Amino acid sequence: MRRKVTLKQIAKELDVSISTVSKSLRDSPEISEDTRLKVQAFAKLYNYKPNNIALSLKNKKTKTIGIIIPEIVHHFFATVISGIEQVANESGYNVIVCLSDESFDKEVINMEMLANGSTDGFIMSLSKETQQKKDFHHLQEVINQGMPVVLFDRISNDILCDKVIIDDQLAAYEATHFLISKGLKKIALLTTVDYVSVGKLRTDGYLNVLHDHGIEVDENLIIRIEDTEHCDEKINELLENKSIDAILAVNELFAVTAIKLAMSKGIKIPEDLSVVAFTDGIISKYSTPTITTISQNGIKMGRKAAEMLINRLELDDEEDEHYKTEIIETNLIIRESTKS
Amino acid sequence: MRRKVTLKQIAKELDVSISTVSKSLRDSPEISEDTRLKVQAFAKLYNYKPNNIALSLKNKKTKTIGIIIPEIVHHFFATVISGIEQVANESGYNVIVCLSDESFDKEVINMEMLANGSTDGFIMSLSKETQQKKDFHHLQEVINQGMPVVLFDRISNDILCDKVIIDDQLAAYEATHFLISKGLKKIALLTTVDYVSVGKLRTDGYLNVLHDHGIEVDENLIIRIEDTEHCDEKINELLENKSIDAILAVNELFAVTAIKLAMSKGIKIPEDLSVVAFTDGIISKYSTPTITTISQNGIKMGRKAAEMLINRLELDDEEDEHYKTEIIETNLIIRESTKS
DNA sequence: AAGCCTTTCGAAAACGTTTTCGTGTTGAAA
DNA sequence: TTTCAACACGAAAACGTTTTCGAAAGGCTT
Repeated sequence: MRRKVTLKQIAKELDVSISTVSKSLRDSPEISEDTRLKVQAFAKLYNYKPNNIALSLKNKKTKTIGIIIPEIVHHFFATVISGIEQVANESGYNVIVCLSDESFDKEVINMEMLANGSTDGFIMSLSKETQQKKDFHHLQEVINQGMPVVLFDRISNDILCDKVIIDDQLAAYEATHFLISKGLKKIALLTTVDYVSVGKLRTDGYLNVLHDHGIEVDENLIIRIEDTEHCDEKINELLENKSIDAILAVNELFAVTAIKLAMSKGIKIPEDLSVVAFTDGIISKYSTPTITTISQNGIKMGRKAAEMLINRLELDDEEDEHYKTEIIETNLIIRESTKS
Repeated sequence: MRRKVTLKQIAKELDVSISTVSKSLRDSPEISEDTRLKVQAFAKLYNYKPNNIALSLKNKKTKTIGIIIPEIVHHFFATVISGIEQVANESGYNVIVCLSDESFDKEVINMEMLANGSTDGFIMSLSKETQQKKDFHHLQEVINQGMPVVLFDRISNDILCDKVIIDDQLAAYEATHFLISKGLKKIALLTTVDYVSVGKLRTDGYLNVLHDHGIEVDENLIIRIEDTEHCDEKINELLENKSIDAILAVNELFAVTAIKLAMSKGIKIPEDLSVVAFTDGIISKYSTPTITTISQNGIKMGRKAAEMLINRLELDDEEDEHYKTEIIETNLIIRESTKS
């Protein structure tokens, strides 16, 4: 078992100093061609590679990005990671992933752990609990230390940093408008509780478009679901007690659940009921019927977030303080769950 | 912008030596209670946290695990990461994720990058290209250096290390047996090309069970799909030209595609055609009809892999050389796509 | 032969820790 | 008064790099 070889060992073996070895390997003109070649040959033979940890300590740069997301078993977040990884890789960065599991405490612990030298910056999406508590001291701490942070999707206006989001409100507006344009009036909304930022914004978009078209808002058609596990009951209730034309769901899961329940009651999709969902993921593409969705390009979001972060890292002209919020465009992907 | 405070700064501020500060913070009895409390108070005030990089360099341990997988936008891999992260977190480890994108070169590059000090060990699943080329020098290199490696799912017998897999062959055998027990005889197989280890094993299981039941193997019913993108054509061909009772698919995608195509031809599921798929993911649970699957518990696989790796890392009684292969049990989750 | 530039290399600091070992001071015992 | 242990602390090495600076040796010009 050959352990990794270090500069010191090479130096000893060749009876030169450590500096000479280091300079030789970096093709410094200070070193004669003779010894330079000798050292390089030896290094190649023993497959020398500089130790990243030592380099990180010296350069005060780790070339790694910390990602903290609520969960990874969620297609959207997986695509975002994928996007981040792409551009990180292109720029020689690694990504270290931590999951908050929607828990504030885990988010804090993970962040403090990574902030102590492990990463150069953060890309993150807030946990539900964090959004609810509105406690961002861990983020503020990190930002104060001069580490750049980029928030995506689940953000907060209370934090000053770069952000990348979709225009949730506009997307909800347009999607609902699409339904209205098909002559549908009684449109239900399956959303989350209000403290989830994107849920709130999507709800606002829905409300605005109804208002703009002079459609009266029926609070009974707005279902705020706290716990994804038991969404069946509330949706069932909606389908049984209210006669509705269409549903706008803030995620795929609500949509596919509604469709299944509706079909089991003999409601025909899209003839009797049209359904549009946020998040263009696996389910929408493969369910029956396929679901019309608002695409939320995770890859693009991830790439953008990584670009913004790396930009700040490389361009160390210090505090730019001029934070930007990038908006990733969405588009409606029309499939079988809506009337044509 | 307060930068992170170091031992040196605290020492200077309090006019003591670095050693005194370090010892005070670690509650060494060498230090008088007086100075100890003084130092601790100061450290707390300035929120001192030891620098991970410096610790890593000193201890020659990074407390991070390198994960290299073909892609993350794939529910199974996401669940495995989730499992790994769970136990890693419990033991104070971080995970750094790299994607090979099914490319041999990217796998090698990522591995070399992480092997130079960034991680203490690896958990990985081989890329298709690597399995095809059967070139494992990068893995061998790392193992020779004394870094533990745990392979999961896509493994190779040519590499000596810990492994965690499901018994693909047995699972395929049992799933096919289930179909046969329902009186079905003409069972088609949708699989991958043979160099993908799990594809090969599942194919073998299928072949064995047919042989054991004296059912003649019809090579025309075995569809080896290279490119997931264009699986439609080959499946279409199968459905049109052959009369079949059932399908065993080595992944969800093949299964749901087959079901959709079949239904569009008026073939009823499960009355006319039963379908069983490997990988119990999102699609199977939400498609219509829901799909009977062989569950492949990614969380459990990830947890097991992480446990094995961390075990080797902590228990440094040197080369145990006694590598184990853990087998995660599967079970058939019966849903609507098969006759009851 | 004296001075000076080039060439070639090594010593040492620095990054932030932990830990071993040494050392000075104090108090008590002889 | 001397000796010795206990106590409290600091110096320095080590982890593996890179880089600055100094220095030795050789050759060249006067």
